[in-house]
Amino acid sequence: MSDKKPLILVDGSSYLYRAFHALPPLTNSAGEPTGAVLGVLNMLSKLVAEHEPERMAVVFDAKGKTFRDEMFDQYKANRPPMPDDLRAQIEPLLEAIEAMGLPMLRVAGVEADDVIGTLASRAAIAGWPVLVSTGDKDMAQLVDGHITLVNTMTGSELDPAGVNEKFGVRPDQIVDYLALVGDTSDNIPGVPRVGPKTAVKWLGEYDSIDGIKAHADEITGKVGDSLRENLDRLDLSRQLATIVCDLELEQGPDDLFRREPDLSRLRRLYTRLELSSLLRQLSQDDGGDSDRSRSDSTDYEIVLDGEGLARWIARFGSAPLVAFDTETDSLDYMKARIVGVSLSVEPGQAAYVPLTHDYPGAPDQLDRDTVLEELRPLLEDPGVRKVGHHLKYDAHVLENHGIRLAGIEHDTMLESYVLNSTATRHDMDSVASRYLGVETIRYEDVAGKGAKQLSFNEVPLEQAGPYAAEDADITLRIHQELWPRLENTGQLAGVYRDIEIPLIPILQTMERAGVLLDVDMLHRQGKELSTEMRRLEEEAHDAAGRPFNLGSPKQLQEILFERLGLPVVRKTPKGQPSTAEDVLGELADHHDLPRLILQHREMAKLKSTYTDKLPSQVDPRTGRVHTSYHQAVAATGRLSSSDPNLQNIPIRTPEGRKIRQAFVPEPGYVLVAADYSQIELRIMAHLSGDEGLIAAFRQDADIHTATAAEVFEVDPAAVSPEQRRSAKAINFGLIYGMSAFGLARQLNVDRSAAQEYVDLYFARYPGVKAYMDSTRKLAREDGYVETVYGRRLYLPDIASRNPQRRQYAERSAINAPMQGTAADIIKRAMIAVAGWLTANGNGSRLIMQVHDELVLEVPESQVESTIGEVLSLMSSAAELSVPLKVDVGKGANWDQAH
DNA sequence: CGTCGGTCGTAC
DNA sequence: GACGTACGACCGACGT
Repeated sequence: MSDKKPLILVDGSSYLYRAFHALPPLTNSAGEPTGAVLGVLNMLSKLVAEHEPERMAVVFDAKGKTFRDEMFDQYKANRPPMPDDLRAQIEPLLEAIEAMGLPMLRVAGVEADDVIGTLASRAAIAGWPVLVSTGDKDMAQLVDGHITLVNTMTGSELDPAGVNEKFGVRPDQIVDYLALVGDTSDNIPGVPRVGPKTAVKWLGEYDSIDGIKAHADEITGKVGDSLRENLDRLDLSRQLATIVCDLELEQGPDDLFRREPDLSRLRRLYTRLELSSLLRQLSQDDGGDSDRSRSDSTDYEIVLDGEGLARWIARFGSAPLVAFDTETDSLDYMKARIVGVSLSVEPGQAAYVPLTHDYPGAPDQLDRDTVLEELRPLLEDPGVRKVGHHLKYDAHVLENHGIRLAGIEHDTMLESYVLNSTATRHDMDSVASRYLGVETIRYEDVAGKGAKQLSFNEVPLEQAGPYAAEDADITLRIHQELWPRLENTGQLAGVYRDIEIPLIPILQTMERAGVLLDVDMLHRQGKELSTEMRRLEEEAHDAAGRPFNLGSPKQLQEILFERLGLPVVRKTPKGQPSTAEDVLGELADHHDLPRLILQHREMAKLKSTYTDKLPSQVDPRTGRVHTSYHQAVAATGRLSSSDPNLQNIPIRTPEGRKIRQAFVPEPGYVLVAADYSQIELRIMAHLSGDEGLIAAFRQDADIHTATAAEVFEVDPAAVSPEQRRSAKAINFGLIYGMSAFGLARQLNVDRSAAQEYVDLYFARYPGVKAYMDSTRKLAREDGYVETVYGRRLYLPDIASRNPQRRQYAERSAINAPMQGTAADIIKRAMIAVAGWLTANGNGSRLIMQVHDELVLEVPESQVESTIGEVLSLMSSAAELSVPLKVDVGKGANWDQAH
């Protein structure tokens, strides 16, 4: 170890590309793209803050051809041209780096990799530690005792042991590894049929390409033939993959001193680009002089008397937009009681009105019910516009106190979600950090965590006040940051304003309505399942020859594959023999045990997840279960449901379907279930414009039969059940971006047969083929795909050099427009149906949504008219080039309604 | 005792 | 590896 600070070398080009594809495209109000600039600058300031290096360089590729292009005319031939929105960001980025005082290098005729390689090895020879910051794994070849790789975006670090762990070879074998495997994005040819596994195996045995060449004759099989055929190419591949470490450079590691930043230049640049979070950081670093904006200082007030409350109520009533937040004593929206409320009408200023804080030494507070009565006229006034973070929850909480929240103008959780649904977290802390660069006070910092966690009313006001007031303040600031971005990004503002915001009160009403459960029926089913499971367990132990835990895949593996010696059909991703359903289905031919396990599993699942769990989730006051619909979780725009999840109640098997019989209407009512028929395939017909598919839907054909008739070239009337089943698997596979392999597995046919089906399908439906190709292409060019209504799904991995991640992104690219458009359509239908119910109240209410299905509880006398109206509203929720078909059923339980 | 990854299974 | 989106149960390893 050296006591010197490391030299930091940053692969600017790799980060620029990554930031461009990984982050939502952001522009200033003049329309200049700025997202990638922001991403790279954030990364650089993090790096500088962490290491405070004395020496550092940010290296970029120069324009024009490099020696590798001379060497191989196909080099990087697969790379699409640089998108204009990326090209436009290079100059501002270089200027910012310059102004930050960071040395920057672009050397003509060579790539950034080679400049970094040269500087790194020269520094390492001199005994300095070097940190190479890059997103590009090819650079793992540079790693040694002095040189470490760090990915500042993900935080991962690689030393020699780390390289070995990640790739399975030593750093000095990485070049040979890359030469063997090849790289499609750089167009390094590699050896066909050789992937990472084979490369690692050979390098383990023969150490290097030279060693492999010497033993090339010993390698058997097709992969051996492929190696021998491509021996010539290996040297070229190796040369292309090798990072040059002996360039003649004007500057050496000694020259790369970091300078003082030019703050006024940075401030001008950030102001023009409207990078407010960086501007804020600048003001903080600068000690808060001249340019410091009001919003950076905070002025939080704890309101304990009538005078203070009156002042804030006056501001509440007159402000154009009020940020509002409640603090409560429970996360369960049906139980939560208000502990305090916070308000903000101007960034940096906020109030917390504590109401029921109760701990030793707590000050006197205003009376909760009195304060709520004073707030009621404002909260219930649709003309008083509110913004909140996850206002559905606050609406529930207020309703627990008899107040019906109106005037929901904005919700910053949904702004964040619509802006970039790929981001996994949309909680306020994450959003504030991502878009404002502000670290908020975390809940666990004031209330503790684990067993010691306090209820919020036990948190002293010294901590609770700033925390709660900050919530309102930050909400307002997030809104001011995100709303302009929504307006400037395609049709996102429309998706947000016309779909997501109107949905808030509808979901709240559905959740609060809940669903009535026949708990006695579930208990009876649970008992029957117990009896049957005990019998199956005994039989299984007999069949196995000894007792074991049927629920443990690990113990099961041991019994099936070691003790009984059954064949391993498939392995799990972690290399263990799989005991999944389809595998056990095959093994059932060899032995009794797999069948017993399968039956036991189905029953265990039904019992633990449904018959036992659901009754415990019934609210004793209403006899109903109240799910939570999550509006900012699924990347495609779908809702999700939890506690309990009502979107995965069984329907496939007769046993499972019994669970649905316990979902019942209250006396005098009927359940009505209306679902879209084949909505995703209809959307595929619309998006692709394929004439054959459109015609089939316009004729209201059975789509799987019609597909089978086309693919197998028979009359629709002559399609066999087997052919229809195959066609159905193809249709579903298309929606999911399938491969021939996946279809083969699904249909239990060999891969070439599956490929034949796919080829035939695309020959019959050429529009679909063209659509799939153009979707992949667009996704790669833009970094995102869109639904019919302009909802976006960003695909940061679409240009990944990691094939697994890239292919995964490609499948999402195919699936998301269809799944997402279906989500948009049913959300629009919900808004239409809820609007009609409000305007023409006949006692019916929406109680469930299951992706393509709406369930209503309808008074017996109103059933026929309500069915007619729901049918009509759902069918007209979108205008596609094919009709939207809706099936409706009714009954005394959810099963019957189908 | 809580957390978390792995595996499996339910829905659309 | 290999077909998209979710939620959640159970097991078992690991850390407090």
